[in-house]
Amino acid sequence: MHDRVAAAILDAAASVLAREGEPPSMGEVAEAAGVARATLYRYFPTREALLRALAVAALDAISGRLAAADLDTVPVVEGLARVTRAFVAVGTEYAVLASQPKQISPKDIQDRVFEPIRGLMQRGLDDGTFQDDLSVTELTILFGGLLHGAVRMTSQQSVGAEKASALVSAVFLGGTARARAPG
Amino acid sequence: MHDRVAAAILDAAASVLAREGEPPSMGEVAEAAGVARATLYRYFPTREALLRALAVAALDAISGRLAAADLDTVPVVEGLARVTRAFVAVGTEYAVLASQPKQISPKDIQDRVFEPIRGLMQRGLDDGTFQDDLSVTELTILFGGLLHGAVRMTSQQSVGAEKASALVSAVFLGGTARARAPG
DNA sequence: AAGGGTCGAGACGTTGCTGTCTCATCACCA
DNA sequence: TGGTGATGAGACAGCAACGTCTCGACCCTT
Repeated sequence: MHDRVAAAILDAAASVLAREGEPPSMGEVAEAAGVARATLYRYFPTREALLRALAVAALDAISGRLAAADLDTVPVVEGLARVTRAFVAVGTEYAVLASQPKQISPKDIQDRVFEPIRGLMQRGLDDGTFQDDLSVTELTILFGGLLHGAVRMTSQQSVGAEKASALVSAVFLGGTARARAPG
Repeated sequence: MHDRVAAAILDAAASVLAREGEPPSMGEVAEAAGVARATLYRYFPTREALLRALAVAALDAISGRLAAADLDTVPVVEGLARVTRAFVAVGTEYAVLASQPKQISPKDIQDRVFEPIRGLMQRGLDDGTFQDDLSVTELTILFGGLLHGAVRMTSQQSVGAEKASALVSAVFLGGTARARAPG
């Protein structure tokens, strides 16, 4: 019960935030959730608490998918594809995290999102998947930009998740791989 | 005189916005600009007017550089490099535009920023620079993601503008070009 | 020295949102 | 039927920011 309503409120808040681009007011969230403002405060005693819960949920969603992807057990190329699909799948929630990074510890984001990806990049450099004149940080930032594009493509354009994922993986590998992958 | 102070105020507002991530209050802007709040209102009668002027300045900066790049007169590959350098050069102002797109007509952004880039992509598709299984929109979004990464690399990481520009161009071309460019 | 113009400092009313509170209503259960 | 608990609606004070206004200080010109 309680959890259901709380989840609905968070969903509504996320959609409003994704639509407006700016952190919504409690009144907006309440209206979007089809709930009285007083009820909203019964679940989240503070606006900051709500935004924090929102960010935590988004981080959990992404890091959960990344953890489930078992990035360490698959080849680097497959790992990149899984990461891309993970980000495309979370979609809106990723937007929440990207636009409200302040509500959560940067270290948590670092540890649970960036670090797994950086590990993948490091492994790719070690095993020669990537050109050796690129650094882990550069690879990660470039890949992050492509991921952002993939999310935008799927959430606001009419491009399917599968195609967007494949596109990003292909472009990133095509641009950074040491040798051309067999067609 | 007037213009100088107005420009200083806009610069201060831009830096505060870039640092905080959220639209700054008039008090913050005034303090950052080293100016009394009343003076701020003498130059920009409204907070919205200030934010709009900020967005317009950012759009002018970017579109001016794009126009000066003469994208239509150079090969597609050179055009991409110029676009990348333009975005990296404007840096902070790009961040302003990216985080405050609401203050300006979407059509203006479309016409003055996206359209030139889309033109470049279209030309690249026509002349066989890019793989023909990609659309202009997909190319533009992917390139946009990489541009975003380049700006972040230069403004927040310790990567030089030249290197970031070269990196983005190389990766984008490496991932989307029909035939491998000569090393 | 006198005047005009700009500025800094700060008081002021207004507005919109936050967070708290009360009360009536409704559903569920004994 | 009566009790319990959650909800909706709305009033309320507090607060932060907006935008307006006044006043004194400063600079520049004549």
